[in-house]
Amino acid sequence: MRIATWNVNSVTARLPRLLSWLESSGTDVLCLQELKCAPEAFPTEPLRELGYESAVVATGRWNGVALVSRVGLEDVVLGLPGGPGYPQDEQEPRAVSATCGPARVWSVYVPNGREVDHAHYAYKLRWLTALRDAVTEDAQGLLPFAVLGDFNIAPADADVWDRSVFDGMTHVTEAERAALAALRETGLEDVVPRPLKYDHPFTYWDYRELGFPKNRGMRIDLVYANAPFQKAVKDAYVDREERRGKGASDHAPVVVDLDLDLPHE
DNA sequence: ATGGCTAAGCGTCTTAGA
Repeated sequence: MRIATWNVNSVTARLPRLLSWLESSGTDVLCLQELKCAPEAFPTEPLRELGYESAVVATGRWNGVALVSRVGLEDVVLGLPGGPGYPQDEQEPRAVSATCGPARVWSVYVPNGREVDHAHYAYKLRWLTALRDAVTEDAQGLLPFAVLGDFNIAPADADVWDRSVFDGMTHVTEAERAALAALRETGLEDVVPRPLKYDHPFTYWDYRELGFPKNRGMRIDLVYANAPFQKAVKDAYVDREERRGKGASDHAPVVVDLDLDLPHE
């Protein structure tokens, strides 16, 4: 089974690439982030024509996540149970989970944080605490389980192209990395993909200042998996080819190949 | 050339992204 996560930066703008990439990559389960669409604007029908079911959480202009699967989509949970809202009580569309064939998976879009002294940063940390609480039971379970998505945190200094550029900025702070460590303490582990080019598996490159051609990237799209899921991993890589050219997202898909039995109908 | 941002909304700028 092939599972992937991809921040598409607008599913509407990315639709031609999304459909062709699904077909060419042979992905069975795709976790999407930054849909940037209203719920009725999600391309459910074009995906169904390719054989995929969809579970979508979206509210319009910002955020939005989905699970797209051709190996089953059961027990869907929309949103992050117990999660905080922003700017007030209402939750943003940042999480969806479901059972896809042999695995239970989440697609998450962790809040950006904006700046360290911004309310959005405190919200980011609260959101990550709620995520840890919500996944603890499944992380310790016997069934393959993983949280995939845009975590908006570089786990280590090597996960940004130049650490000095990030002094005093979000994505590299101790508190954010402690939140990732707390997630690992539930039993999850970072499935680090291999790069297809250069020496580090960056997953995001800023549109500005030739970020991609200069390989000024960050590894912030992560796969956090429990032990049964990790044991099934045969390969993992960043499909940086999808970042190339006109009409690309600023994130590349992270692809994981698993040796798991698919359900037969 | 992989190439000096991109996307959406009520929009001819503002907000957000990281």
